[in-house]
Amino acid sequence: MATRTDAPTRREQILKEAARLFAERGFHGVGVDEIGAAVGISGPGLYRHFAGKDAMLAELLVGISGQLLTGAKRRLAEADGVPPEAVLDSLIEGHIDFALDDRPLITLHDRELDRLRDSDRKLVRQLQRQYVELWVEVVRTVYPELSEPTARSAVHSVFGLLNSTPHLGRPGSLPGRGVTAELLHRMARGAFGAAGG
Amino acid sequence: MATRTDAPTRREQILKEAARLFAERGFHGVGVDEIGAAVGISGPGLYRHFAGKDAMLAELLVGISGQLLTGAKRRLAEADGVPPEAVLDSLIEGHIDFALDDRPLITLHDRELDRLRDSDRKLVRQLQRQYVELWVEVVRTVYPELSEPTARSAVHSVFGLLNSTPHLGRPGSLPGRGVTAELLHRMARGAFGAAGG
DNA sequence: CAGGGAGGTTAGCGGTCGTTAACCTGAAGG
DNA sequence: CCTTCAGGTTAACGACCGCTAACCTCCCTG
Repeated sequence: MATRTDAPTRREQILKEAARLFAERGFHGVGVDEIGAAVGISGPGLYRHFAGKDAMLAELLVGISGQLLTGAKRRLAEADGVPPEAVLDSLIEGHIDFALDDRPLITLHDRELDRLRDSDRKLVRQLQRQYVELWVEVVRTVYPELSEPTARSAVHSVFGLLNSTPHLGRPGSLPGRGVTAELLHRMARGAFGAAGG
Repeated sequence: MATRTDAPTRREQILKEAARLFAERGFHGVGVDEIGAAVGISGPGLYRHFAGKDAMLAELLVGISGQLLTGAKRRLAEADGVPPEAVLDSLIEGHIDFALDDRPLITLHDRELDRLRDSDRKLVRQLQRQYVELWVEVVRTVYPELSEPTARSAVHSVFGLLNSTPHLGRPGSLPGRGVTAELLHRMARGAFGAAGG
């Protein structure tokens, strides 16, 4: 994946600000005028870029779920011959990167799903389910003593743990990104390990 | 604490249904007419019991934070001469009970805080902060190798783990309340243990 | 240098929502 | 038997919000 150096498009600006505002005040708590103001245009101006407010949320949520799943699949594909522990570590690392770098999206991800149109919601749920199942498989190869339902519960719980980043204080006040990432990583592994017996 | 056997008051009915609806669709996503309908009266009828929609949310959030803190303080007070590990287990158990029995409230608790009036929000945050600090102290007696900021981050993360109950499937589909509670408990302990080194 | 599309603007419509006003009713109390 | 009041009702108001309509203004291109 090439690193982006060019300026973000207007669409991307809007999505980013919309994500931040939705995360802060909830989907229904933010007006289109505010989203517009956040990128320097007026409310109705947004309709040159999106079909409506719903479409912004849909694109955000589908994007998040897709990115998470794609990233996980890539990590799995690159893990040929690597011990399963390392694969799990890679999954954890990827999720932590996402949770630390895109906190508003992580917040939206499990908060505003029900505001989507039926078709979009089904799509997002499907992507999320695939992501979870992928984790479950890897977790069960590392911790074979876990039953499948138990492993699934454990995965959801670890997601809760990793997604707690928005509660860890403002980005500046953290003890350093690397330190936090390592802490979360260790805790996730510890939680999985303890899930067994 | 005596077990309630008498019928819930109308106020309590309203709060319970409002909590469920707020958790499902967000504070702004629920109309007063819906809340009224959920208890068999019409929207404006609610104003015989509450000053407004905001007041319902405030009472819910203050109630949650207060209950959590009070319960934790009680558990700490009862723990005279008990080994610190057992105190931590008691805290974890209390939080899990809450997370399993009052899922809508757990959901609201970290989701709709920003919709409160300034004074209410400050109160809730203060209660939450006390609750966290109480955990941090206990955690640090059990795991002295943890620095204070690290312990606080770990506590927040474990809250994320324990509060994942709403994602674990509908109440019926769980592998049994006791089993789930034990799993969460083990994972929480495992996460704390791994937070050290 | 015409012209056309991309990307803005403001005005305003239609619907929804929280809240209030005004009224009703059944049960308790003197 | 009359009064009172708790706890409802419906109607309606005012504010807000998502979205459309109509218009404007660059900038690119043939």
